[in-house]
Amino acid sequence: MNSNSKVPIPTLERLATYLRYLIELESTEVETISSTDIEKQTGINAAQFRKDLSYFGEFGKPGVGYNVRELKDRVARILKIDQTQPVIVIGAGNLGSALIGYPGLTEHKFVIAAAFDTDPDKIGREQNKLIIQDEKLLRQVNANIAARIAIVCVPASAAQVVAIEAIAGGVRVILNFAPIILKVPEHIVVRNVSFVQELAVLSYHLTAEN
Amino acid sequence: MNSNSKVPIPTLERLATYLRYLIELESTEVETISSTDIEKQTGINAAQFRKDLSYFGEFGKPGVGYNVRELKDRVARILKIDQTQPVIVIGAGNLGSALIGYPGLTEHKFVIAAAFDTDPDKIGREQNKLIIQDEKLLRQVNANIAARIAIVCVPASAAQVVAIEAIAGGVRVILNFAPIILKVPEHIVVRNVSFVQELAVLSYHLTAEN
DNA sequence: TAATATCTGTGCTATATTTCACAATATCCG
DNA sequence: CGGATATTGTGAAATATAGCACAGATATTA
Repeated sequence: MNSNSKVPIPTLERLATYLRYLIELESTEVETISSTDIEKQTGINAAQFRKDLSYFGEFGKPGVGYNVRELKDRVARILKIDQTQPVIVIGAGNLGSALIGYPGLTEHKFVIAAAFDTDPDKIGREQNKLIIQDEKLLRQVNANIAARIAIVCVPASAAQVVAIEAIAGGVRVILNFAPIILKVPEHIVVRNVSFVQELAVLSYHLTAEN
Repeated sequence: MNSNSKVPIPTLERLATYLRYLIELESTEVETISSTDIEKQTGINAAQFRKDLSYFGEFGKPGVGYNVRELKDRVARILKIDQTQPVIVIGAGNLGSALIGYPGLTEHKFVIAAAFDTDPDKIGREQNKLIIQDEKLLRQVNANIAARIAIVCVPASAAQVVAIEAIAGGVRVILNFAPIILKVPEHIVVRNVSFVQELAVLSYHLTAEN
């Protein structure tokens, strides 16, 4: 147990992996799993799994293992996705649209509560039962929705501005797909996803021989 | 200099960031930059930048800095994206389509050379001048294209099968968007991207107060 | 109940990554 | 030319992360 010390980011990332597996398991009859099972399924070292959990308390029974349902509930609670979590999407281009229609989010209790764009052609259009709204209204609309998570899918040139606007509208954490380093206040958390970066790392690993 | 020892993955990830910034800089008149400039623009520690480069040789002039053009070229070469790099996309759903239409890839010399799906409705359809092809033909089509990078955008249930098929077709590295751990031979490199994981880490950081 | 097997939680060690700090090199300017 | 300034490349220290290995807890079986 160690709940007031800082939790490593890699631990948080793995927690999401465990959760995914646990959700999957829940729909089978399996009621108990061990850290070794986790290792077999996820490839993550069993001791690593136990240590990851140890940041948040005790979860298992020695000699027995972990109750799937209980573990899943507790991990979900740690990640604050035990209740539905509203998310807004800013930028309804190809990527934004893909996210709006992505079923994986709902399974993990993330709900796209609103989507915004500046393009008059897109505004008013419906996608997955969601009407794209004018980006100008972001702050006003989020006053009702109260989403604290935003996904930024606008071009690099617009990203900084919409990020600040989102923060003004109550957003506290941002998933940024724009290829730019967002400048945000201290207490705002940003995670960047870059397809190009991922491909570049992979490309590096290509060898001349094959 | 240290070119035969293993390069840390975080270093490779940062190289992609440097490259992006350098490409941007190239279109301005700036000819020389220092590691301190890099730190200001990317937020990455200047010493970190220098050490990252040191895995691959010497790049700068003490007292002066780095020539933008030369540095860009060398970083691109390291990441093997100095020449156009063909990529195949497997799964032409929302996400696959978004990737096919993503302009950022071309700027970094990644070219989507083919896209595949199993859905008869999608096969034959054109997207961004690319005709979606039958997934069954993957191996055969890639015999000509010779792409060694694949992006997997199919549902989790299909991902393992298409990955193996892609590898049989000459693919050596995989960018996997399916929420599943792919089992692949030793020499194949896989990187996973999970939107849910990213959101979960962000969600964790939400505090009760604000 | 006793012996055996299983599995957790964690102190400690090993490995990986980041950052510091400085000698060495280059440029500028009077 | 010589002093002041800028900046690199890198050994060494600091920090962060992963994994080992084992005491202690639980279950099972005879």
